[in-house]
Amino acid sequence: MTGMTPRPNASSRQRGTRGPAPTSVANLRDVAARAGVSPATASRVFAGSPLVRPDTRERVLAAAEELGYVVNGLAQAMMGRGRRSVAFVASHMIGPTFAAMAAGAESVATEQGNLFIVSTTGADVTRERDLLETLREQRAAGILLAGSTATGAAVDRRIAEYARDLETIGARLVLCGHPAVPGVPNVLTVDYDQVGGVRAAVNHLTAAGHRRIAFAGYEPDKTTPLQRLRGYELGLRDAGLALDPSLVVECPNETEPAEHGCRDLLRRTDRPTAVVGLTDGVAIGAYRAARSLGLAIPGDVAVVGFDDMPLVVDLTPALTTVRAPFWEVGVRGARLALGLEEATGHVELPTELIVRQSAP
Amino acid sequence: MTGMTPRPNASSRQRGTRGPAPTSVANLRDVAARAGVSPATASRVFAGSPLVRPDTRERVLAAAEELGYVVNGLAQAMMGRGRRSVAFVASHMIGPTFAAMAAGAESVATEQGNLFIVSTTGADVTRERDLLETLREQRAAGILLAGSTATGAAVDRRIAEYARDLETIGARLVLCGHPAVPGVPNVLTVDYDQVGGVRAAVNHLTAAGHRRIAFAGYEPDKTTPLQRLRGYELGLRDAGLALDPSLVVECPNETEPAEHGCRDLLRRTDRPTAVVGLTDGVAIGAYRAARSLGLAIPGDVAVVGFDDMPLVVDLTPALTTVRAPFWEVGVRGARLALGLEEATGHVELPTELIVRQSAP
DNA sequence: TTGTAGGCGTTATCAG
DNA sequence: CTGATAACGCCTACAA
Repeated sequence: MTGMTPRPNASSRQRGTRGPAPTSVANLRDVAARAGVSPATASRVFAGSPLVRPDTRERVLAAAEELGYVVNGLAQAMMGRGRRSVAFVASHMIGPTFAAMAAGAESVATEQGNLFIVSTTGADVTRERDLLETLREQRAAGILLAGSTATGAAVDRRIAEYARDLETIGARLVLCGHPAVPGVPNVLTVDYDQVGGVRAAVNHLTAAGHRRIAFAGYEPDKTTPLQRLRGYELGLRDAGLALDPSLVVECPNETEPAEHGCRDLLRRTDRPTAVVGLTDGVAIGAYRAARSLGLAIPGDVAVVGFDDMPLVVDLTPALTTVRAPFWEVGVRGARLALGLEEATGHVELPTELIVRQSAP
Repeated sequence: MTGMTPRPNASSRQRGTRGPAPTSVANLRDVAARAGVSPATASRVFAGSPLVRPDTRERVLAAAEELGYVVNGLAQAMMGRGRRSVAFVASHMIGPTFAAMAAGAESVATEQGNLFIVSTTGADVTRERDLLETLREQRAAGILLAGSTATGAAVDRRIAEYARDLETIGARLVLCGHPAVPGVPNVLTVDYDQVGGVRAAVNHLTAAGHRRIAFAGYEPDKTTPLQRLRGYELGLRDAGLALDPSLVVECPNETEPAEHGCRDLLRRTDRPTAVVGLTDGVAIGAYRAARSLGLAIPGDVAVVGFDDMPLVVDLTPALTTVRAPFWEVGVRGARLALGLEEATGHVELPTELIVRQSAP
């Protein structure tokens, strides 16, 4: 027995018994029927095919209008004709840094007709993994992973795994604001020159005569603190100075812990004459610490930040900091993810020291 | 002639001739074939159905593993089983305000298993319309429109049209940070108490003895400036003061234009003793203007902002401002959009005056 | 220029 | 517990 059942014709088929969620009233068949043409012809109209007689086209469009027809992008996506998604994944969605990267990526992704998906992991590896799996199920066109990660072979393996899995759906993984991951193929990275930025800041300080320069905001085994510490170290070396571990303040990248750390640092009799903060937020912790100890900036202690957040120019004194092209990082990341530009391994955009009063 | 053609069996069908983008190697039929079961059974395994014998389940999972099978979420979406999308639409993606709203919305949307789509319109009505059309094609579950809009019947009509169109796909439109749109059904609004926030600020100033209070950052025909101006007016009235139009500075919501506007204002011989800014950014324009004129804050002129952006507490003097629950606005907006809570017309969350040194 | 027929990958139904 | 079958809404090779 072949089991063939007569197929109900379009107009009499009942909706909602089995199929997809009743999200729309009319489908292409309904429109075609109303216009007195075949679904194929109606499809051609919406695809903008030139192979349709103008008056036929008119009739189809009129029918669509009357029925309130909206093409089902989900069905198109399944056929490979619909929009694909570009995803931006970060641990949190706070701070001007991430916002600027996301904005840059969004502008490219949307301009290319993609959907732009934003999601956060809360720095939870399980959520990260689930999220990437979901994006794989969605057949995402590209995925941007933004921000610092932990360092180490385990993380590299995880990233390699992501990239390998994404490859099966033809998607590319791009790490933004992250150094190159050596030995892991198919992972693209776009970073800004974190090492050079901090190095330039330290050079600026040593040129002004500073010899005891502290670095605040270090955290072991995280890519961003490690890179910036490296810049600090190179900057010192450029001036023939040795790195004094007691001048490296370890604290999370937040203002309050940084304030505590810097207070201990600045209370010492052999206190540094300058503090380089991991970020502007850390630099502001240094501001607060200095203020609470009655120390003048930059007279008693100079302070430098990183990121050039919007308001730091209005602090008293205005903050000397390193400006990074976050928006452009997002743009390049998205372009790489979408294959709009040739992948050349690692992209690194320049940073710029913005000298203001806190370290003139 | 009925035109029946023998259907090629699963394993011999050739890929890539017609179908969807070759985004995956294996599909459900491949997995089923490898496991020696029917596609239906394999589907049940991935759907987590209990109606599968454990050893059958094992075989299917093993086959999937071997083939690198990833369920096609696009096909699931078409069947109404896949993830839906929640969209967050704003004119721009900058500023802690929007970031916080988006973060709140994202947390709810993602937690509920939705995809979170972010998109910007650049304040362009055509882009906005196209975007909403695209989201309709994608059968979005809900759409959040964030931020101020122009006022007027034309805008209300446009919003009503969006809401009506979205209704056909069963999606809800929620306006965030926007006052209620009277007379337009099916549009939900979530706002924070902008009027009350500014009013409280003005009350605080009048209680401190201020009689000449300016409002900077007004723009006609935009919901946010209008609401905040209304709070200003009510605050004055509470103290029996009349609104002096010459004390309302009209300028865009940015620091530099605000600086210019405030400079003109503060140069006058009958200058105000206090300035209420539309936003913290405008308040900072007032700071710069005062500084450039050698006026002390709060001695010569008190300043109040709105938003409580991250760094304003570190300004000198620390900025008195109105704190609004942007994150919660995003959360409530997403919950409403997803129907997780009963829609009660308009939701308004409380704001809070944060008194600091700029207006003690 | 238009229609026919079949397929995309998944799921629901219903019979076994 | 499993399988055959028919959708879902759309697209396209091919025939007319």
